Amino acid sequence: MSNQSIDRDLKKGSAELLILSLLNGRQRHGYEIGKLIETRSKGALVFRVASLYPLLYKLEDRGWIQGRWVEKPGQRRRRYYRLTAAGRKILAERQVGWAAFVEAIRRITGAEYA
Amino acid sequence: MSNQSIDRDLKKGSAELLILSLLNGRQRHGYEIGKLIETRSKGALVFRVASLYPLLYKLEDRGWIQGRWVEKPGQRRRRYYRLTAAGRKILAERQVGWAAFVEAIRRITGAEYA
DNA sequence: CTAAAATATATTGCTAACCAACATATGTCC
DNA sequence: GGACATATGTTGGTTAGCAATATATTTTAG
Repeated sequence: MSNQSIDRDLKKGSAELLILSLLNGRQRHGYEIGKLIETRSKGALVFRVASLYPLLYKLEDRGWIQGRWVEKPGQRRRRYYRLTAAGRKILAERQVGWAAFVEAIRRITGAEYA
Repeated sequence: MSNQSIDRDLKKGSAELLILSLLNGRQRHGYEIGKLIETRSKGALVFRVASLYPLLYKLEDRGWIQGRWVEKPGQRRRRYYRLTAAGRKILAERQVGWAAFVEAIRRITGAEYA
């Protein structure tokens, strides 16, 4: 109950923004993305594998990101993703959308607390 | 496609915060809550009846809000809701949670765009 | 040297939840 | 009298997260 489910719901719409943002300008693999989200949010946001990997597949299916396998000796195989041109366009949309959403919440709630 | 679904996902976790905030300090009925969200967000956020009313029932079931029917002559019957003590506690939690969430997103994305 | 933990990716099945569409009824404005 | 706003309600289809489970390699601690 309580905090688990709140974060869970809040995370939904922002997941794409997070992943696309982290891939902006540099390639990263899935596990790295998950860890980055966890560490940068200081543990407030955690993406489980059963959410993260399927989401990456979905974004790749849509043509927003492009993955490729990289195998180096003395290292587990990794799938590195990069933003596509279409992905960059969507990222820009998501950034605008997120800012507008936060502002809308602020207007409705009054946000004396923030 | 696009904007419809983003807002839809983003809205999920914040719906409770919005409703509890609007009931903070004053009673309101369902239709009024829906209209307030729409107008204060300048149309950016719209709660359809099939989302809004069931959500109100859920919040009432949990004991966070308390509804009562009000019938006045020359007026449609309305169900007015007020925050309960438990609801005020949850609202405070949601406010903290929302602020933490926004901050986490900012840290992860860098938010050069904001 | 070995056991545990971290790294890295993957799938299934349960559950929760939004919302389009449909439904009912009254008040107001022209 | 007709159109529109007000006001509340339900059903059924679809989407999606995630706990649990799985496999395999590399690193670290004792």
